Amino acid sequence: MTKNIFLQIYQEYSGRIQTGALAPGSKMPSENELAREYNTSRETVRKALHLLAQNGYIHKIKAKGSFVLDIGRMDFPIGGLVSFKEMSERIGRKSQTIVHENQLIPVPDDIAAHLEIDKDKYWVWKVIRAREIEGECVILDKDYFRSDIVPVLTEDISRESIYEYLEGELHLPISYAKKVVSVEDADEEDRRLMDLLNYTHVVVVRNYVYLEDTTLFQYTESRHRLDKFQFVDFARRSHGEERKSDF
Amino acid sequence: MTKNIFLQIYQEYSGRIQTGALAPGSKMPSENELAREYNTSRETVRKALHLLAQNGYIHKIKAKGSFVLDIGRMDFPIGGLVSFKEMSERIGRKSQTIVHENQLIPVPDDIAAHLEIDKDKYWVWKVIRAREIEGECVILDKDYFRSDIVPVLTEDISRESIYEYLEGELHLPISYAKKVVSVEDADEEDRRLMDLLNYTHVVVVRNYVYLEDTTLFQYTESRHRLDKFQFVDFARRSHGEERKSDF
DNA sequence: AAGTGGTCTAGACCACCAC
DNA sequence: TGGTGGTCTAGACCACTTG
Repeated sequence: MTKNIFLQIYQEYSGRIQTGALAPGSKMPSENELAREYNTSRETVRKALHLLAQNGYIHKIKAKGSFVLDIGRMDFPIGGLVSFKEMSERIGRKSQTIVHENQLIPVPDDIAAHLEIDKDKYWVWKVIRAREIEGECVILDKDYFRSDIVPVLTEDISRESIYEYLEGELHLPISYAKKVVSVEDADEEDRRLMDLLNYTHVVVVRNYVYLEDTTLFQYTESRHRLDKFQFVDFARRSHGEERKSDF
Repeated sequence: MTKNIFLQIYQEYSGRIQTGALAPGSKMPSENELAREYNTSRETVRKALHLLAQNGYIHKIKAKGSFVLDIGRMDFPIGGLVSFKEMSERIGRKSQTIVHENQLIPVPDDIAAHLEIDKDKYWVWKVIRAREIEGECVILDKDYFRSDIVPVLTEDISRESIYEYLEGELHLPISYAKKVVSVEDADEEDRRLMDLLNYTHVVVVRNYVYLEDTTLFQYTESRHRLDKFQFVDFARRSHGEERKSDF
């Protein structure tokens, strides 16, 4: 956080591309031009361009230049999951959150396994929230937080944004997360708390969140109604990597 | 492709981590040590470590060092979709491919839209393949390739690996891809060509593949039986990015 | 030949952590 | 205080495209 010129360049250009101020297909200034413009070195510019490329904003062509992509301006953010809630809010629909449960409990067996902790040594905050969009409950979130790391969690916080609380208030250094997505049978709780219509299955997103010291402190199970789930993935063919998969 | 020291470092360490030769939790050599060891500069080492971090192999902690993560050794590759086919092959099960269709056709309306081309100006190769795993057809792939870019496509190629053909034989510079995943009603074709059991829906992965000059040349619709679909996503909290989403 | 992005170097200073 | 990773610099050479 000393200066972060590259971040500034990244944010300026990602912003212009997202708003459409920089049209898809248009050519970026060359690295040398940007270096002059920002009064910095070329490597610093390249760091910013690399970030833009990774996040699907631009595409770099050797000996030709960098070009703005049209991907991503639509269904952002790319490179991660886009829940229906985010999608909806992005296009201006409002969502509502209903907190069904918000309490400190001993660690259930299955959660102890997910959080990789000894169930006798910890307690966890359990939060169950239903997400209502356009009058329908289509997402059910079950969060579990290690209480030694998150000592207090009120219903008000859960109704607003736990995330902002963790980072803004508790200053937890959230670092990375792993998500596993699958489709599973809907259970009784799903049917009770969501408007499942006739759907017999739900999309389950299991989210494991880690701090900067690699502590796993949160496990979340997000259950989505089938028709209201979508996500976008942007994949670059990494340099010398194999990853032949689905290309 | 001149020297690519950073790639060599990346591949050596990603290999060791994948095989378990480097245990999760263990500490990487410091950047200065690696620079000495590989007789290169620190920035080059950092490039390699950055790649390792991005792909979920290691985690860097300022002023402390880089540490091997246990994520990813299991269900690789992270940072993209992992189809059931890949998963199965990774754990030693064999899959079989049945080519149902392999022909050059005028561009159907919906495909023209997906490929963003004028339907009167092109023809496309249409390939329909069923993927059988452990005796069950659980994946149906429908591929469409612009015939001006892929002039020839035989059934043999489709049965083996179209991907290897495109890169190995045609030397197509495949660059990046966008995937959109959703759950949809199974159609008559799904029921006819897959072993759908009683499932009424399928997971649909729409894949748009681009060349280095940003040409969109392939569209693939991959339809998975609900119970045989899973993927893993590894998300880093990028530097100055927002991305508050599901963290 | 000029311009582009890709790679690499050999330094530098900083903030942070552990000792 | 010494080691770590984070950032930045001012060069360099390369392969490639374009005029």
